[in-house]
Amino acid sequence: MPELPEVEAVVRTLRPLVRGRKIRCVHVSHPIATKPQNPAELARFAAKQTIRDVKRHGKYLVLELDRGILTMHFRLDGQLLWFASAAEMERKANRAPHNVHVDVALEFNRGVLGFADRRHFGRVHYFESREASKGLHSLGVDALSKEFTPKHFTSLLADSRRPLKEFLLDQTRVAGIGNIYSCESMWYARIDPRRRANSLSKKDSENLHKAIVSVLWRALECCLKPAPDFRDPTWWFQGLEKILRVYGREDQPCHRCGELIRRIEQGGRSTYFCKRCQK
DNA sequence: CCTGCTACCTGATGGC
DNA sequence: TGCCATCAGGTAGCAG
Repeated sequence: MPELPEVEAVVRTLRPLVRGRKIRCVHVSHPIATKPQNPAELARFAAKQTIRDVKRHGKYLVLELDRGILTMHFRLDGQLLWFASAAEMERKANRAPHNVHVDVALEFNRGVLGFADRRHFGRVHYFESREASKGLHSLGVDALSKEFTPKHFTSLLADSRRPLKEFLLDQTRVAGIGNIYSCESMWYARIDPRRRANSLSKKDSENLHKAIVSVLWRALECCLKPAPDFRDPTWWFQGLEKILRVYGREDQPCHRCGELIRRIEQGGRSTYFCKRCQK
């Protein structure tokens, strides 16, 4: 569950399910998911603690406990699943027909929350405090927070000589934007992804700021209807393709000018853009 | 400090 | 059908 809107939708859906509930115990069935932390220590840390709240920063989901936090990062394919019991999880997880890979599970008095990731890229970690998490601590301003202002964004852009696309993916500057929504935002703002971040005019950066915020809100709305259904092992976000204007549309006509959309590689990732209307 | 590259994994898809 | 290559919404770690 890739970018900020998807994680936000998961946070909102998860909060009422687990807030105020006590973690009975933790199962780590695939220790790679807690790497480089020790799975037994993570389990010991979280067991018997109550989840006070569920938060998000960038693409991280944060479970605030009585003491300390658990962080979840879904990377490319991670997802949450809900099982009625540990027995039900045993039956459904890590086997046919759905073959979901539950790497870490939090067991409650009623119900089990599974962190599943077939590629095992996703991570679950524990920390005594937010400051102790290097990943959280090094994040830049969250793209849907009120601190993400046009002025702030403009000054961040001015500090970087990197190609705009790579700048937008740098979570230490602005947190939450990923490959899809960076492409979409640059398309809406009509800015060429290859330009250096510090080459944008004030007007460019204001347009881009506006595009980012509106693209992320629109995606969030889409992610919330229908809301994720963690009980369905095949759940995933529906209808996101419909709101995309440029991502994944190589060789198809630009929705604005008809020019064929191009795909190029930047920083090892695909960028989709319109050569005619993005300057 | 900054930047660019690779590794980390599994699965879906398309060409031959 | 099978095999191979390529692609995937992300980041950590390392070399220069």
